[in-house]
Amino acid sequence: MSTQLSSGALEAINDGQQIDKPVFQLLALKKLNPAASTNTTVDRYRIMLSDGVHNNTAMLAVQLNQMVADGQLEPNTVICLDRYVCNKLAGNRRVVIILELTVVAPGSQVGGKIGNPIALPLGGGGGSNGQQAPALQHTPQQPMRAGASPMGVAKANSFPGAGGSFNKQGNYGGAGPSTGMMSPPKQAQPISSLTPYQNRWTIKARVSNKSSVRTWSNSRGEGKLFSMDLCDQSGEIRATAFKEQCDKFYDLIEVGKVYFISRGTLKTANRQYTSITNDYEMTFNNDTTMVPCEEEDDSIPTMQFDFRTIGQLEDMNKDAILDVIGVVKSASDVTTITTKTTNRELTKRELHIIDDSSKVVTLTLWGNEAEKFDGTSNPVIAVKGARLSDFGGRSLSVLMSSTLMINPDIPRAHHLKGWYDTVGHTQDAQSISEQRMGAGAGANSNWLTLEEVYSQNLGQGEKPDYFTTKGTIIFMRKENSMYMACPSSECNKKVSDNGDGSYHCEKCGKDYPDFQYRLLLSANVADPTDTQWTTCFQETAETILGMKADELGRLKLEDEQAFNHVFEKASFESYVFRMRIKMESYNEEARLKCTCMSVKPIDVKEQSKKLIMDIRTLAAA
DNA sequence: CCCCCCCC
Repeated sequence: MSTQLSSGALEAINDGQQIDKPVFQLLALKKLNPAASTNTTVDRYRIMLSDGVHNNTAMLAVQLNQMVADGQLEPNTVICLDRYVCNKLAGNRRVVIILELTVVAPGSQVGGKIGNPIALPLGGGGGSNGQQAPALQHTPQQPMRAGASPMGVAKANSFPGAGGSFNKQGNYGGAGPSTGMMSPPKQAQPISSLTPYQNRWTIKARVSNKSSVRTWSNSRGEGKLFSMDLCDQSGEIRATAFKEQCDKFYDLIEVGKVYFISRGTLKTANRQYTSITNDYEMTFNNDTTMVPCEEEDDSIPTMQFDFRTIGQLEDMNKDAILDVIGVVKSASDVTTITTKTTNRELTKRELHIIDDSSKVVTLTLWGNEAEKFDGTSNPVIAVKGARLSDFGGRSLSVLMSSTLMINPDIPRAHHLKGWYDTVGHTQDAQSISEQRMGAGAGANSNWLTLEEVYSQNLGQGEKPDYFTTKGTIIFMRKENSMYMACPSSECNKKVSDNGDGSYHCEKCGKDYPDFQYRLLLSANVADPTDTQWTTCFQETAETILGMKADELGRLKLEDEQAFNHVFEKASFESYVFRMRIKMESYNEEARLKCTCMSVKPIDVKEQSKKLIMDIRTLAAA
C-alpha cells in the first residue's frame, strides 16, 4: 500500500509552523491512567504519531474517543489530522492535540511501520505562535433557545447588549485598578488543557449557552447563581458564577460571543448533571476576568456536540445527560399538563425523532420551545444536554440547561437529512419509546407471554412491573362487577345506601341524592401459555363489555337476561392488554395484583408487523 | 456553594 506520510511535518509543527492536514501513521495508542484525585469518567488517550522520519506523542481530544471504541485507531493506521492544536509545554516542548481526524488507511491494511522514524528531539523549536490556526471550521447558526430564557425565542441573539459595561480597556472583572496585565492576552491556552493544578491561565472561548439566574436555599445556605457553557477548538467546559460573581457577570455575557477568560477555580465536574465533555468545571472567583474579544474569530466553534445515536440510548443509564440529533419524523400537538408538586400549568410537545440507526425515540419539548416548534417538512433537531428517562422504555426530555438547534448547519445534520429524504422515511423503524398508537408495538413495551410473566417473577419487586400481552378473555365475574360510586367527579369511592333515597360517601363525608355506577371487573385472560386474573376499572371494563357503566347498571336492574348476555357476548374476545403487576397484601396475605391499564382490539396489521419484527430478531440471534 | 427541570 503506497501511503504518503507528511515527512518532516512533526518537526515543523513542533517549531510552530502551520501545516494543513498532515498525514501521519499512528504507531501506538495508550489510555492514560486518570489522576488519582479526579473521579474522572472520561478516558484520555495518548498516541504516538510518526511522519516516517520522526515520531512524537500527541493527545486525542475526548470527542474522538468513540473512534478508539470503534476500533478505528489500531496501531499502524494512517490518519490525516483535519484539525488540531499545538500546545506549548515547559522546555519549549509542544504537544499536539488532535481534534478531528480522518482514517486514510486502516492499520490492518497498512500492515506495519512505515519508514524508520526516530524520536523527535526535545527542546528545539522557537516558534512564537502557541496555537495553530485550525483548518476549516463550521460556524453553525446560533442556537435557538425558546423555552428557558426569559427573553423568549432566540436567546442566543436576543440578550440586550453588554450595555457598555466593559471599561475602556475592554476589561471587566478583577479587583483594583486596571493594569497592563488585563489587556487581552496574546496567548490563550486550550480549554482542554485546564486543570485544577494551575491557577494562572487564560482561555479564549465562545459562550455557547447561558442559564438564567437561579436562587437556591438549602441546609448549606442560600444564594444565587447562573452557569454557562464555554467552548473553543480543543473542547468545552461549564462555568458557574455564584452570588457576587453572578451579579457582576450575568448581564455582561452574551451567548455566541467570544471572551478571554482568566483565573477561575477549577474543580472536578459531576458528570451526572451535564453533557459537557470535561473532567473539570469552572467556578468564577474574585480574580476572574472576562474580556470580550472584539474581532470575530471564526476558528472558535459555536458549539461542540458529542452525539449518541438513538440506537445507543437503549444501552445507556436512565438520567444520563447527552447530545442527540435526529430527523423529526412526527410531532404531537401541544398539550397542557399540571405539575404534581407545584400545580403549575406547563405546555409540552412530543417529537418522534429518527436517525440512521433506524431507531425512533420520543423527545419532549417544554414551554415556549414546545409552542414555537414547527414540525412540518421534517426538520433536523439537535439537542445538547437532553435527559434520558426510562419512561416507556427510553425517552428524552429537553431541560432548561439544554441547547436546541433546528436544522443546524453541521455535517451530521446534512447527512441525516439526506439519509431521511432518500431512505430513512421509508424505513420500518422501531421506537425505543413506547408507542401510544397501534398495538403498542414499541420495542420496549415489554411484550410477554403469561408464562414469561410468571417465570420472570414480574411484580415481585418494590416497584410495579408493566407488560404487554395478547390474550383472550375466557371468564368474567358478573357478581360485584360494578358498584355504586360517589357521584362527585374524581371521587369514585363506594357509597352506602342510606335507605332513604340518599347515599353516603365516606371519603367526601357527605350524603348525595344519587350515585353513579362504576365498573370493577375481574377478568380471566388466557394466552397459549397460561392464564391471569386481572382487574379492569371503568374505561377498560367498558371497552371489554362494549357498554357504558350506567347503561349496564340499568340493565342489571331492569333486564337480567340482557345483562347476562353482555358478559356472554364479551367472552372469548381477544385484545392487546397493557398490564401493571405488583405484589400487594390483603389481610396480611401477599398476592399478586394484576391491573389492566389499557385494552385494545387487535390491529391485524400492527400485530403482523410485530410478528415480522420478532421473526427478524429471532433470525438474527 | 447548584445539580430543580416538570406529565403520562
